[in-house]
Amino acid sequence: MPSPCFQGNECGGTGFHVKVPGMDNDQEPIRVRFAPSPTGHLHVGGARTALYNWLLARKSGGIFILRIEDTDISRSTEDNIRQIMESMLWLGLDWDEGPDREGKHGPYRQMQRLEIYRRAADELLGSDKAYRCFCSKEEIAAEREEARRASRAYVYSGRCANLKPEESAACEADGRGFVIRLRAPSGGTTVVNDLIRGEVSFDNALIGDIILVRASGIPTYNFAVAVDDSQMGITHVIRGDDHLPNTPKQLMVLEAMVKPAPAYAHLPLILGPDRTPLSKRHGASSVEEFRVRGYIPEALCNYLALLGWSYDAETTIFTTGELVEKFSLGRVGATAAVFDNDKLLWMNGYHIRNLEPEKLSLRLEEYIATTRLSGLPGTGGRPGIEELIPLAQEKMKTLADFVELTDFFFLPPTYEDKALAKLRKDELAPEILIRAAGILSGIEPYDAETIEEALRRAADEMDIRLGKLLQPVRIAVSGKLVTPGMFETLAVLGKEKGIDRINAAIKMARND
RNA sequence: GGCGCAUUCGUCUAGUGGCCCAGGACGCCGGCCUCUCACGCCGGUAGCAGGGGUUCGAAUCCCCUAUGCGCUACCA
Repeated sequence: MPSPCFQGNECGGTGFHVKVPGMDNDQEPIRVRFAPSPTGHLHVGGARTALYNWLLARKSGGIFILRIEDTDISRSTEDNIRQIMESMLWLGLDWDEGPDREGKHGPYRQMQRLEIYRRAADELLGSDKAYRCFCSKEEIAAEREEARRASRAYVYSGRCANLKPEESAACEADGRGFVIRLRAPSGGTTVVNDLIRGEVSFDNALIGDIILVRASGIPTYNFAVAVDDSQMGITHVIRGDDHLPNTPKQLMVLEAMVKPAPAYAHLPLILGPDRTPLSKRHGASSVEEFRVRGYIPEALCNYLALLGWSYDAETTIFTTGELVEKFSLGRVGATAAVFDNDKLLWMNGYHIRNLEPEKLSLRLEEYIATTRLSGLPGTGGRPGIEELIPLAQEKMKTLADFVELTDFFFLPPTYEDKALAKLRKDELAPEILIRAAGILSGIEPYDAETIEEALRRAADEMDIRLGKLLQPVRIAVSGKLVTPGMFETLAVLGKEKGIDRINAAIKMARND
């Protein structure tokens, strides 16, 4: 359903149309891109944008492109580029074309595409759709100030729009720097046909002759994006809401270059609890931080997908495969969403519980290497990760929880103050511990089932509840108030270690 | 200031004129299960920003107001 894009005086009659590939009987594959600016790590907002692009590409058998927008040379770094790619791969968002996967539309870093922008600018200059502007920054600032005083929107005056060739040449000979501006329509409206918001129109008179190329020769964002999207054959531009007001500018550039426009979908922002755009101020906000805190990509993708998109009224849990199958732009909402750590945490626990144990074991192995348990599991007679997964999996909400839940299997227990206090307050504790140590020493085979049987019998004989008996034992062997199931814990810990710790705790229980 | 976007339980959302005195999920509260903590199960709390229209009928359509956010850069 093509719709007129410009209805202005200058171009209303030209019948420029927006092409919406993939939305009708068009057979061309969808080509989408994620275009981060490497001025920081991959943020959850950016991750969601990348995810939606990736989902659409994978769902339709299209192409997902990673393009680095590094024209802000003062803030872009190589390290950030590497980090962003690492985070994307960790999430499972792989790209078909990108800085390390050159395709016929490359290169994929804007600073390596300067020649392409130069050619595009020259063409526009040649066809008089753009012109050189020699106004100094001071002159522009004065215009802006004047507009402000008159309480008018600032629009470039167009002072250099009609410079004669000899005037232009004279200025250049004078050594005055210049920018290249688009000769933009001064009247009419530009309408953006957004897949999420519908038609949004902008008054051309309020936009003016935007700068295409800076005095430094580096293109501005709006120019580079329009050139790249066009040259890379992008069919759908899916990006943050903050770009909506930029879209008419890009449409104007495309129009001047006589290129078709892609379809646009502007995603609402992700907010912090205070309803301002999510940022570092709100705590964890980069994908990397979530990885370090023990979140798994399945959960982060699921959560991010649901932040702005829904499948139906009921379903909240999706595997990444299901997301690929079910995602659609049509069901993306238009309202900004507050990032809810509680829900993400719950979802992370859910996905951890649903991981196959072997898979969880692999994840933990990698994760533990970065913690104080590094190198310990499975060495020196200590249990391996796979032995502990049955005890810990259903209790973990993050991979980090595994460390807290199982450290006493690998290291001598450190007695928590609260646990110690509890042990000392329990008058029966010494007796229970002495008895437990005795019972345990006679158990054969030393497995969870046999231990359970014996300890249950003991509780019966002492006429106390099982919990009453187990709690001192728990504290004795772990130093904690919370552990995996006691019978399994004792079995995996081993007879000798268990009894030693219980004996040691008897003294503590007596307040010695 | 100008322009633009948005507004359903605390949070994420379902809802496209009657199926809604609004459904699901997280959180919270209560209960069950239970060796602790989780998990699981059962139940509960809580919302259509406000005001005008249109209509037999509005969360759904229109207008206004309010609030929030974005853009208004030789940042992206």
